[in-house]
Amino acid sequence: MTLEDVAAEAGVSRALVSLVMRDSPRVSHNSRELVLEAATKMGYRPNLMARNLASRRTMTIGLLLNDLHNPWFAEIADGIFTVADANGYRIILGSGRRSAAREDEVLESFLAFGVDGIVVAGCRLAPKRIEQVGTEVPLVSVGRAISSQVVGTVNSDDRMGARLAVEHLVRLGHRDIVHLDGGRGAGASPRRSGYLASMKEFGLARFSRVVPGDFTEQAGAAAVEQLLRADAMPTALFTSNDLLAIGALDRLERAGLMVPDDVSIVGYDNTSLAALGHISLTTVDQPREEMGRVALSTLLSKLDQDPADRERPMTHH
Amino acid sequence: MTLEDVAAEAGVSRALVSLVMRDSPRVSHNSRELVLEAATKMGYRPNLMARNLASRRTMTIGLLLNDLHNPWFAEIADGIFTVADANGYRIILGSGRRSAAREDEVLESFLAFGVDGIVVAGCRLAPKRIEQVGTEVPLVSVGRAISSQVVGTVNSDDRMGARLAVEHLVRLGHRDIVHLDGGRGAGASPRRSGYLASMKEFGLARFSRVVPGDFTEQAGAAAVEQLLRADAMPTALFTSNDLLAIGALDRLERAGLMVPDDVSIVGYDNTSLAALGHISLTTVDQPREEMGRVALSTLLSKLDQDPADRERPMTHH
DNA sequence: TCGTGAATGTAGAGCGCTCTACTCTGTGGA
DNA sequence: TCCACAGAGTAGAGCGCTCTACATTCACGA
Repeated sequence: MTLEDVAAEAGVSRALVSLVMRDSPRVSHNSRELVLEAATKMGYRPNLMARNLASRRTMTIGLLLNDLHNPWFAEIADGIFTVADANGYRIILGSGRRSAAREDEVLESFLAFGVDGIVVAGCRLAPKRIEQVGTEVPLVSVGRAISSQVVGTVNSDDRMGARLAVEHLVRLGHRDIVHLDGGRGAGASPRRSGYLASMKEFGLARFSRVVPGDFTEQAGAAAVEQLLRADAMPTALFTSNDLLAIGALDRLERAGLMVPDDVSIVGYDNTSLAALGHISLTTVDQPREEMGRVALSTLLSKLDQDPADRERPMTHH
Repeated sequence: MTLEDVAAEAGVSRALVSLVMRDSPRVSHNSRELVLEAATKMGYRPNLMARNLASRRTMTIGLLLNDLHNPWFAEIADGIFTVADANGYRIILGSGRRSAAREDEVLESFLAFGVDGIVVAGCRLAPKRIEQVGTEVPLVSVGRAISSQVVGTVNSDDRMGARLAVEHLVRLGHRDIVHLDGGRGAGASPRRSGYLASMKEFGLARFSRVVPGDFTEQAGAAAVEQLLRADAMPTALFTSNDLLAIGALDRLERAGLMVPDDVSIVGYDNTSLAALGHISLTTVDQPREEMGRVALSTLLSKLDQDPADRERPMTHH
């Protein structure tokens, strides 16, 4: 079932069928009907591989998510899907499964596939590597700032977010505020430094404590476990993301501590998790869907304005 | 940067470079080094579009998740990634975003892309549509049973299922329960071990017997044949899948034995075959990750055993 | 009557790879 | 000495589509 078959069936040339399939305006109404009818009748479906090979573009954007388990990414993806749909782009998703090495593999296969552009969300790869990929194909990073003139970044101000969290807790009267760190997770580092800076700013530097972790519930639970064991439970916890907060919350309640009566928690991201019943989690909001939308819009405009990259070699005879 | 360039650089033919890139054994050590060196030096990366077009297979599995927000899917995906990695398959993810229409679009683009197989997880599409897609390319459904002989379904824990099967038979008063093994079939191994474990658990270890076989009616018949000849017919049979059960059933009745009066049979899979009566089946909820693994394993074995689908048209001159 | 140009089609050369069917060595057994 | 054969490599025809350059038709004004 190829173009050729449809052409034969409709009694026209291959080229004409091709034009119809891409609904070019250069086709008469008559021919269009004729071809379309033949195609439908034969159940023809264009072969993307062939199409992409011949046209040297895929109308496909590679989206690299660091962790499928974290709803943060789902929400970013939502925004991206919206924009992609509106612009006729396809999205191919890849999961790095919290590992930089796997992220690298995914990027490599995006490149081999020939995507027109790449969005990396919460990517853990070394900035150098990201930038390098960015020189091969337009790339935008969401949720993690990459300072580079070739890679675009869409991010919320994590330092500021952390500051807001600390300020909120201080307003509630807390002084002993511990930070559960996000390790190598995207945004973890500025959130930590934001925490430290604002603790100092509020004259609470001596209370500053950072418990290592990463962006998982397990880490949140483990951190609380550690605090319990050390009998060093603070009055408030500021976690680097919502998963950590959930994990901490769960562990605290198992230990018989009430949240927020005994311990207050402020998470980060405001993912849908925070909204789940029972859980009263205060969290720093991040407009994820919008971030996704902006990210892809940025990327698409890069595609247009960078005709250098899109340049096709001329055919010489 | 194409094969051709590398070939020129290395001073060999295009074909040789191609062989090296797919590490064929038909290349001498020398040439391999030579080509590899040239490729690395030039930063060559094979073009997947071209490769796939020419070879008519993509080594890519389309994975359709109904909803990225639901962690259930993340867990399924984990299992699938694991198996894909182990078998050199690439995964392309699609999100249906809780809409059947979008699921359809995603499937359509999987087909257009030419994936070698498809796994749908918690798919909302009409079974008919899923089955139809299943006729075009091997397809497995996880988390939703599709009764069809063309679409595979994964939605139970095999060991647990086996346990329930044994328990069921024990409750009926059986002690002499024989297992007809499924050989290398997907899920056969855990079903066997689940059988053995629960026999022991019920204090029936001394009755444990496993008759080798595979997922075919013939094997089921052969197994019964063997039991008859040895005059060692048990009171109950637990078969590793439904085909085995059908084969066994058929052979038993030919021998004048009544099912379930003389011999009870419990099959596995809950295929449409099960609707034929006589056979009581067990289906249990399964841990997601394992379901994902099983789903992809099933799909991959379908790919192997269905060489009909993989058949390539011969070239005529 | 001709030239002009818009509207519509078509031919044919690729895109970058894979695959079949050779060719060309050098071995080793009869 | 000759032939069969395994090992290594190559030529060349595609895979199914797109794209440039060119052909044809027809209406219309000069």
